[in-house]
Amino acid sequence: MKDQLQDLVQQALTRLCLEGTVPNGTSVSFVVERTRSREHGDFATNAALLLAKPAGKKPRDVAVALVAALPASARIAKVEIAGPGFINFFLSPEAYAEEVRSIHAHGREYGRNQQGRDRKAQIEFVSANPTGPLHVGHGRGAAVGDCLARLLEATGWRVTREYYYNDAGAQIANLALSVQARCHGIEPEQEGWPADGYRGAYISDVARAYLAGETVHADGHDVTGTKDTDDLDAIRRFAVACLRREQDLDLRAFGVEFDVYYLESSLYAEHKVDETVQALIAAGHTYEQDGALWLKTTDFGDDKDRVMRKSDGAYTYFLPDVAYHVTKWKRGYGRAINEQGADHHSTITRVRAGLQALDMGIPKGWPEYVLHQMVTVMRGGEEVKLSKRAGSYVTLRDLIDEAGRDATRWFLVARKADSQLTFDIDLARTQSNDNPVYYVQYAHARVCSVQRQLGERGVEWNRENGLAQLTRLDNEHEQAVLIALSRYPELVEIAAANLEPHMVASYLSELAAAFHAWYNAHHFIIDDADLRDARLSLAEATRIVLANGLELLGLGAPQSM
RNA sequence: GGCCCCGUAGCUCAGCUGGAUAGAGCGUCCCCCUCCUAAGGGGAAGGUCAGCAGUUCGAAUCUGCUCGGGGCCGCCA
Repeated sequence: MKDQLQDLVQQALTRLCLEGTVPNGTSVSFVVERTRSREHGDFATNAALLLAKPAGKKPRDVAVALVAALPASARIAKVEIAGPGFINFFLSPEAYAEEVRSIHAHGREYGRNQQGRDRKAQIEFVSANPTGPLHVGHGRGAAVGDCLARLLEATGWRVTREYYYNDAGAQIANLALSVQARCHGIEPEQEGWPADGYRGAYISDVARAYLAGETVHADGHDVTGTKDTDDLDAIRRFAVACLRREQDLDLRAFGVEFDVYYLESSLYAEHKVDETVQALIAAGHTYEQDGALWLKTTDFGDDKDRVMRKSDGAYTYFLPDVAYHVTKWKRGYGRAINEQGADHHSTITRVRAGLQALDMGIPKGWPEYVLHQMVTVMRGGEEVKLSKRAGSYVTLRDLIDEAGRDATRWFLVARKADSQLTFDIDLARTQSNDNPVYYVQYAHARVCSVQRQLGERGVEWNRENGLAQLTRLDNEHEQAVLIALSRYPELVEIAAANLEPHMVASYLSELAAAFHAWYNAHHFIIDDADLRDARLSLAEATRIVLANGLELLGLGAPQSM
């Protein structure tokens, strides 16, 4: 709807240029946007306000000329000039009827677009090291990342979901030592417990399984435990497999699946890190000092240079990060998005600087980042800090078990990632209108319920007739639903462009509210067959859009509740 | 010392990248099914958009400074 109006205004502007009302070649970045209030019509443009200066005329005079030059359209019922020089468009009932027919025609495809033109995009998210269960923060990353992927898919991108994990570094060595200590019956605080050992109860579970000779399947491999508590390497492999499997189970329960698991160890195995170092040296952005090799990241906006290779010969963490991103680029992802916790913020400049220093044609803003702020969990008005299993943090599994998958996903994705998030377990558990998830899903179930009633009452719904009678839907509640429905394609476009899945959640709440109000004020199954068909067709359109939106968030659209 | 995010109704938060009279839910108060699910709906009260200055036709939105909350800044990952 919006695009068509944009075209009409552009045509009018072109005509004014030819007439000489505005100087030839004038181009302004005017917008056509939704109005806030119905008094101002459906859409408004600020074109006249922006043209006033180049034309040397008053905004309202330009507006008059612009309106006069507007091509005729059956979709526009009325055009008004208002305020300082806004041009307000009132759409015809036929324009909305056309949109509803489009919803029925496209079904599950309605709202999707092809802006990505089937190009490759990669989203890396979660990427938790296999040293413990996933916690709430990872859950937020999983929900946001997965919804971002769904949004990009809906806008025509070919998306790969990738999970990167460190399977060889110091943290993993620490994990192995912790499990070994547990195998020996040593507990935290006791003599012999490793300095920075992992203290969670899950370490004991791993130790027990290892000693019992259990076989664990993870990442396509089987790993079996033994009684040998001296073989630290075997313990490490077993522990990583155990925790990887646990994370996979949690993610599956959360409805999140990955296409690629990328192991940090493979970067070393395939000499990717060495190659990157050599390439950086060759590009001339490095120097040696104090026995270490430095990268001049200050050439690319960092506040100080960074060490790449320590004086003891080992690499610092950011080098494999750069090498890893080189593989992303070489794998053909013209678009790469990293969804991470805000505590990783400082790596952005460095990774990008490293990639720029390679001088291999990678754009400056590549990769893109979506960072989410911290999550605090509340229960009974108090902050929850402990998980029995993991120790010092609340796990994703705890939340799924307590609040359910859909509510957990909703609450973790419904807030802007930039904002700190308070997860209220009590609210998420509530099965009432207080809980926005149920509110939205209930709207979907209500439409299904009406459709079931038709059969029970022996009433027939003639969909085609309904779609032909849509202009009979003229009460305020139906108008509100029509407007909300027609906004959906714009919503998908904006949410994807801004990488802000929370907008989908806000939208669904609004659409559900419009529907509930309508449902409450009017009956659908009435004697007037034409009006009944029209209402049932609008209800079905609402159901389709609700289902499509819920799908974008990875949530179920229940037939009944 | 440097950097990032946040500050909007009592509470939790939207506000579509600068538009017209700032929105929703919860909470408080009042009201609505003999009827497709009351897991719902209607109404009232509630605001110095943290503060100050600037940019312009126009600022919650952009810029600078100040104040508050959170996070990051290592030859740790």
